[in-house]
Amino acid sequence: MKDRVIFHVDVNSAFLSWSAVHALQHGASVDFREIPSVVGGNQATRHGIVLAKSIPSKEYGIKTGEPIIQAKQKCPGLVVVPPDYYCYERCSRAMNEILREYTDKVQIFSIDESFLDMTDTLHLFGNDPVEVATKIKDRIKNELGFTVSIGISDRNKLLAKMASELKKPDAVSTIYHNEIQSKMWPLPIRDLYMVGRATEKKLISMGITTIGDLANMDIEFVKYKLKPAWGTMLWNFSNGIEESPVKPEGSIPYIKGIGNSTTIKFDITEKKDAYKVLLSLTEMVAMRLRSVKYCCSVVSIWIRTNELSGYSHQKKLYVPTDETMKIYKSACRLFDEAWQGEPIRALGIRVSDLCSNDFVQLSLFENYSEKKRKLDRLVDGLRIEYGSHSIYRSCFLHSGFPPVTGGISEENNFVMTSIL
DNA sequence: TCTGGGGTCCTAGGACCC
DNA sequence: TCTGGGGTCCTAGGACCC
Repeated sequence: MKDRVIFHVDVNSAFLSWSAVHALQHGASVDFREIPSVVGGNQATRHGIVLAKSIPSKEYGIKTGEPIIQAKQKCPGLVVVPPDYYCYERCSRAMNEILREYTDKVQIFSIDESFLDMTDTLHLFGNDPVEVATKIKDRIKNELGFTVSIGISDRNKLLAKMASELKKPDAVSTIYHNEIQSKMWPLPIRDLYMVGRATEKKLISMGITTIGDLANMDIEFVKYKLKPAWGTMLWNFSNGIEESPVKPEGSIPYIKGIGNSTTIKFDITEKKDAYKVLLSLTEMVAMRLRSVKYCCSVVSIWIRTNELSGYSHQKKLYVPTDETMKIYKSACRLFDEAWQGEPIRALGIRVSDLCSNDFVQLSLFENYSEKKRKLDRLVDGLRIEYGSHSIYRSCFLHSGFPPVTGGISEENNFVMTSIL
């Protein structure tokens, strides 16, 4: 197999580091990274979970994803910083600009992770991959103020990603193909990419506790136990086998679907309130859909009850659309069909089965479509220019609901896939 | 451990067609 | 007319990741 040079760059405690840097730049006297602190949502609006934590807060046993209240019980002096997604996007963009100076093959994998294919360009910056990665790491630290861990492999993205986990913060590690057995096999099975809680449980019941155990298992047995597709993938991963190329960002983002969801401040029991939240979410979803120049053919809604169980309902449209009101109407119908009447804690909308909006299929009875689409675009323009609250639908006035709802602002760079 | 938000992929069952 | 088989589409739900 031909040797390659793949880097995986991972920002250490990304949200927390970025918030800390931002605060320092604006005159803060403490560095959140050096005290027990977390980035977390607002408890009053029931968004209160830990999104990222500092290293000192780890010593209190605080975990990502746990409720803020619980974290405060573990550490009463805990500092809770609200998330600032605009700031995170700026930091992410700045980092990727630096990375692109080293190769044009940069794959933005998530807001805080990127892959670099350095195979053809490494020699321009040095001979030793570790030395070049160290330069990149130090440059990001000096110029942007936050630290990263870089993983290197001579084979593929999977090994580079596993390598970046080996040591942090502010570190460079390798897993070359001849280091798989010594560095990767002793790790607990849960550390393998794509092994979550459910799969871990299954594997342990099969007597597999380390990555090496899985690697040395009969693949047919693993396929039988975990289903063919999943079993093959994990067995390959445990043996360091993975072949996807580093995919640089094209002009049109590769997206399968777009969704937004929100936990509401109070439990919703009335349909008209649910409709308002659905409209507010649709505004965001449809705007994002138009911004990437797609139409959707499937609309789905998702309901989480106050008992925390969830269910979803979806339907294919006869004609693809990017119109806010069409998506909204469809979402309301789906809601009516699905809702069992329980108090609702959270609602979500998702559009999928995307196609280009280059030409819209004109359906016979819809003369006003073009007008409505122009109006949608006009509103998009105003919101991008003056903020999402600059233009309201009248039904939101004094309603207690925001006119637009959705987590991360602007178009984001989430491109998660199990095949890397 | 009682819970945010944004994604992707896979699978199974039912409907429907030939 | 009470019974085969295969293929595709649609939908719900599970599992996983950051």
